[in-house]
Amino acid sequence: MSKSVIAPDLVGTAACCPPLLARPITQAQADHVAPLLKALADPVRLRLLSLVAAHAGGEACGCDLGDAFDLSQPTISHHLKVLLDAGLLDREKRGVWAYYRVRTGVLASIAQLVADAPG
Amino acid sequence: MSKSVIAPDLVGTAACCPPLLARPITQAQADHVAPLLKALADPVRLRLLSLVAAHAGGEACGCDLGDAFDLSQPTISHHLKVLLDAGLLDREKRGVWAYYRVRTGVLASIAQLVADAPG
DNA sequence: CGCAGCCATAGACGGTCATCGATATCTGGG
DNA sequence: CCCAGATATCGATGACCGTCTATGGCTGCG
Repeated sequence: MSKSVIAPDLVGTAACCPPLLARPITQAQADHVAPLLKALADPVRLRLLSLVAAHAGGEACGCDLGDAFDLSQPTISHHLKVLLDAGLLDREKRGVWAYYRVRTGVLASIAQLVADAPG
Repeated sequence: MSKSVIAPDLVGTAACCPPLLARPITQAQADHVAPLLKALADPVRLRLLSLVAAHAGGEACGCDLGDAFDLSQPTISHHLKVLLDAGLLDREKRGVWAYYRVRTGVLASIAQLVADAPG
């Protein structure tokens, strides 16, 4: 069964340092970061992430998220799971509802990788 | 097919401003940025980009790039074309050789979108 | 001109992905 | 205990992606 397990810890350390444009990244680094970017590389998931992040308190209920799209509930749930498995999102279930929160640290790592030398 | 035309100008302006985590991005913005991330979301293309950027003078000859991978020459050419069509790379043909250069501005736009408010 | 080397394109093939409808699971309320 | 609503999972399907081999178009050299 799934649990695609991308090892967010490894990403956290591997993606933070080499700015991609400064010197050639290793194959291992590329292999670790690519799945994260792949999880991001979808309009629905980008909007989901943005919706969650911009929501009051930094967290959003799944019941709210579906309304913004013309997609079925299983499809939304699927995209949320992709973001979850990639380590870009956190889920907390309270009662009947599921609340999502963005892992801003991972996002920041990706940005740092893609960005040119920030200095 | 061919010429997938992602309108790099539009991306340049659309991706620069909203930090994704600050407020919900529009569907149009997501639709414009997702193909860029998709072009990035491949280990081979990440390494290609990094190799080109880190090369002397900021440009690299295609003949050098293939040596770093266990892939056929057409496959490398294909990945370079994907990066080219996405507007992440520039190509200049001098004599027999093709020289590639990273469009750092587009990369910076992506980073700015993904990044949290830097302040 | 003819050969050799660099690069791009075309077509094919297997794998992965996005989406759906149907269904299962869980929770709270009457 | 049973129902209703929220969410997750399953299985199928059509589209897309990464890779290959084969081939074609260039350029420079003898």
